Amino acid sequence: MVDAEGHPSRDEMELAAVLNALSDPLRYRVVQEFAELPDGTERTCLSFELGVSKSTLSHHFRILRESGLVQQINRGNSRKAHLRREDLEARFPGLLDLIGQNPPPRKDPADDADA
Amino acid sequence: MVDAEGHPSRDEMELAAVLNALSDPLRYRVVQEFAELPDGTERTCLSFELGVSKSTLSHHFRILRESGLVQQINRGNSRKAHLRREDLEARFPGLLDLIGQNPPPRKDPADDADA
DNA sequence: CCCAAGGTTCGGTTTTTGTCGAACCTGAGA
DNA sequence: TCTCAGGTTCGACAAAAACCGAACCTTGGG
Repeated sequence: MVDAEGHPSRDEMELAAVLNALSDPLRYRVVQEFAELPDGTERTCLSFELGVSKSTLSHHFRILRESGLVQQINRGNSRKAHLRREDLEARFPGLLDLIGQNPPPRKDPADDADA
Repeated sequence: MVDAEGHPSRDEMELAAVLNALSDPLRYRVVQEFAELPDGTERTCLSFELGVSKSTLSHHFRILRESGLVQQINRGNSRKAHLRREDLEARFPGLLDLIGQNPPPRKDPADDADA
């Protein structure tokens, strides 16, 4: 089963849950940013400049965590998240490459131009 | 650009849009079923037994269409949909394999058992 | 010519999901 | 010990998405 913090084991990961997690633009950005960073990189939730409140951030990281995309580890004072690269690659081969190679589409500049 | 029916060209496909399309259980089922069928298989929307009304079905197929996952072709009386395998494989290599190999998680029987 | 089948569009309702602020917990460090 | 930074939880609210029925369009076939 999942551990106390709600992390699924590798075998329990569901593609549907992962895709659902990735369907939110903010969460996609987090995973995409992670995918471009060196393996094992740890970051705090706050280090992502997502422009939402702490509680919302916590909510999004819960979904990332429970889908299996990231793991969060208590480091005493803080809490560090990292991409579960090895598990994801084993369970859903190729998925992370896809995400790493597809940065989120940013707002079309034309939207500002003639809005 | 997209053609009159709203199909993006291969280059215009956005992974974010595709993942978003796949994040709905019904739409996931459609794509997953297609993925298991022989290449080029054509089906009508209605042929998927999704248990929703026609208008809802139309809504879901629009999202599948506009994300680039399926193409719908007018066949006079009817309208046939098929998976855009070649385009998807070129644009997002490995994605269809992932879906084909991960059937949707069905309702946990325990839900009915002690509900 | 009319009908039926397959789809779409258009409101409007319901459900889900993202969002916030406030209160709270934890541990590092002054 | 007090404080503060990082996170979580809770309840409420707002935005988005799913869903439906009804009216409508198109075309093949009787």
